[in-house]
Amino acid sequence: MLIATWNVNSVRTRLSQIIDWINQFNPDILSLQETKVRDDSFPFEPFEKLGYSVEVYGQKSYNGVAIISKIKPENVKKGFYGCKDSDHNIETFLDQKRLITADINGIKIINVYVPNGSSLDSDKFEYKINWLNCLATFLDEQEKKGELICLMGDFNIAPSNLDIHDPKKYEGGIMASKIERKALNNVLEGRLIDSFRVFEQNTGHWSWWDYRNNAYELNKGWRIDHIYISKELSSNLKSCVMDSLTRANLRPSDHAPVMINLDLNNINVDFLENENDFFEI
DNA sequence: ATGGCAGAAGCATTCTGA
Repeated sequence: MLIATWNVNSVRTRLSQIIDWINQFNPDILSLQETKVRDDSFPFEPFEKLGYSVEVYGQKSYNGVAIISKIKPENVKKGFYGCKDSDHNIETFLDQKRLITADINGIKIINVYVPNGSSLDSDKFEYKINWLNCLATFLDEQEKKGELICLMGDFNIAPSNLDIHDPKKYEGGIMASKIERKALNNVLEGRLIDSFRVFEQNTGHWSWWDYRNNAYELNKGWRIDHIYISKELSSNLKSCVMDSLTRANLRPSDHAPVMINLDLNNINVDFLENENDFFEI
């Protein structure tokens, strides 16, 4: 099963590129971020013509997420739900459409567009950290239910200095601060693994390049788009690829798609009883 | 320190992104 995530920076502007990409890679699930469109204006037809179901959670101008899936998603939910931690008031996050979840093939698909945060001293940064803390609480709830999870999207965080083209210049700043990395680790909490780092431990692999200063041509990028999966799925993970060539398109998104191949033929349904088995390969 | 580039809204210019 091919699962992909892509911040497309406007689904309507990028529509033909997205359809081309689907025809090239034939994903089973494609999570989109920054769709930048109200649900009643979303271009459903081109995706449905290719046999996909489309679940959207958008708003005018900003943000917006969508799940495009060959298998019809079940239990679709929009926005945070089930967060019992009163410190993280869910209602404060309702006006920004940044999270959509669905059950597909026995896996809880969680598609996120994490706030950018602007700069460390801004109100938006506080919002980003609070949002991530609410996401951590949300994942706690999923874990209690024993869900197998695929958490993917634009996290707007480089998890380590290996994920920045110039760490000396950017370390400690937005997307590369200790506070953000701690908040991200709190979300992952040892229960989720970074699919890309299973296969590649070196620097020099990016999912985002600034539109400015010829960043793509100079390959000055960041790795801020991620696919995290439950540890219990690690033996099913066959590959993780960032399709950097997509960034070379005419009028591209500033992000490239990230995708994983999950082989679900031998899914271990007994993982709860045998939580150490998957380490023994 | 700032701007640079892009998209949406809407028609000049501002807001936002990362």
